[in-house]
Amino acid sequence: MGQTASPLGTARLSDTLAPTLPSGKVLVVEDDPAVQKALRRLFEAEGFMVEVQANGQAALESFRAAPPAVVILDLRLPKLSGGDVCKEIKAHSPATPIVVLSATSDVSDKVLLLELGADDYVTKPFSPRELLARVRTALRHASKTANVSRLAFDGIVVDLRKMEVQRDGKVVVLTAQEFKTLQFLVQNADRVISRDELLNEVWGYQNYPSTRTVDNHILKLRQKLERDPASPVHFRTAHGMGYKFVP
Amino acid sequence: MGQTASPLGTARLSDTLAPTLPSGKVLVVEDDPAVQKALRRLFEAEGFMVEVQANGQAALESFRAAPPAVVILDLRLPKLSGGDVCKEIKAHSPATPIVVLSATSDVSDKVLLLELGADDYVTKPFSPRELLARVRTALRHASKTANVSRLAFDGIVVDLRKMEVQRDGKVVVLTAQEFKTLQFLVQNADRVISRDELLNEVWGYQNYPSTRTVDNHILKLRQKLERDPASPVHFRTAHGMGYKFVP
DNA sequence: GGGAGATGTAAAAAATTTGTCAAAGCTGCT
DNA sequence: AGCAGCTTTGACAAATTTTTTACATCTCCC
Repeated sequence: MGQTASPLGTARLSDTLAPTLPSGKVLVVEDDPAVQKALRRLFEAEGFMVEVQANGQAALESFRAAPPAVVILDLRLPKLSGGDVCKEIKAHSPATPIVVLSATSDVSDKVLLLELGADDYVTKPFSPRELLARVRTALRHASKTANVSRLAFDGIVVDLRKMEVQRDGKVVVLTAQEFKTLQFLVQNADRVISRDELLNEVWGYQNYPSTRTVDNHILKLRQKLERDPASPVHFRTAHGMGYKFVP
Repeated sequence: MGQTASPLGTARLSDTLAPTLPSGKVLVVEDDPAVQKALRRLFEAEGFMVEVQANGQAALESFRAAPPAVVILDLRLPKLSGGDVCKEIKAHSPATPIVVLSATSDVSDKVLLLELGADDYVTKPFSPRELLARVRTALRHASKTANVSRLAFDGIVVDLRKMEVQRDGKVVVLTAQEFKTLQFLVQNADRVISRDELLNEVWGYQNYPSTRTVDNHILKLRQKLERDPASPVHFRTAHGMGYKFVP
């Protein structure tokens, strides 16, 4: 195919997305009934359990009674502002991810939110899929920090926190894109991943390259990490399907 | 070869299987002839079958007559608004992904898209590559929902996630097409499946080979998976009708 | 049992997919 | 502006798969 009109707007570095995650309960804090309904449908269709609260106070009570896996929080709330709810939840349970729905894309707003402890935010016109993606990312991130941030196989150690890779005790320098690719592959070990999926999850919509880009990154990973790059053991190609990482 | 040029009436959802998409039909609902043409070219170049409708009413009729794998929907439409079309389709067939095309002003309200039930949206002007990416993601997602990822029978294990097959604990290497064929057969166990149906479901609309192609793939499956390929137990021939997989 | 049509089979041919490299494009920095 | 490192592209060869072809066999039915 041909022309690549350059994506519009400023690209946002969307992090890698989750594979299939165990879906838990989602607490939606939102006062507009229409949005309530829509969000409920959206998340229920994804297999989440959904609880909706219309104001900050009720949200906090619900949170204490039955802590959810993730919170979707509208900022404009009656009774108790979204910011206060956010702070309160983070004070009690810093590990629970919170994704904020905000009305404006104001930068100072963003800073404020992150100060409040929100993990991510989605601004006004957002696609349902984008919200889902962020929730999944938040969940994955939460479970990751709770679990292993360090993976080892063969003679290779991948430290997700330090973003560092070692082979046989020696540090291997990976570029940003290489590391992201590696991370996604490692986190989806044993599963065949198509180029499209890699492009979506690692590169994201904003920059969606084509042709041999993925292959080239696999090539680099092989050269840097395989003992014999010519006959890769870990970064396997599934001809006609994609690639598969096997530890 | 009865060349049933794949009548569009196949409402089946099951043709979405692999991580790579064997294509399907795209319904484009768009009134601007220039955009129509561009979209048609874009998707056809990617191997999709494209149907274009210029207004909401025609779109709905077309949808009922021959449900597509995915809908690309402009919000501004004559006769019936894009929003109504979206709602109607989602009410009728919630599993079909819908990607909305809109001017930014149309989606200024975050409620709108959620309420409509659209899966994703792209604002005009958009990059062809981005639209494709979103459509692909939507399709992949639609196919992934509610799917058993592991099937077993006799001494054979089919792992859809790993895209790997084992017989008696030993990994059997299948090619992409072989795997897709196997998957379809296994998922329709005990039913006689005609060559035409296999061609439609496994090979897809676009590439429609002929003659002995299906037979050859069955042959390969027998050789790789049957204990005695000469007298197949699982991949049975239904003379004059097609094949049948028996667990 | 004989024959027409359908299926089994293997090897050749065609098509597609992937590996790899080098050059072009970008980005951030001094 | 110029530089250095990373990323993306495009070209081409190599690897692999898919389709076709050509016959051998088999089935069903008279």
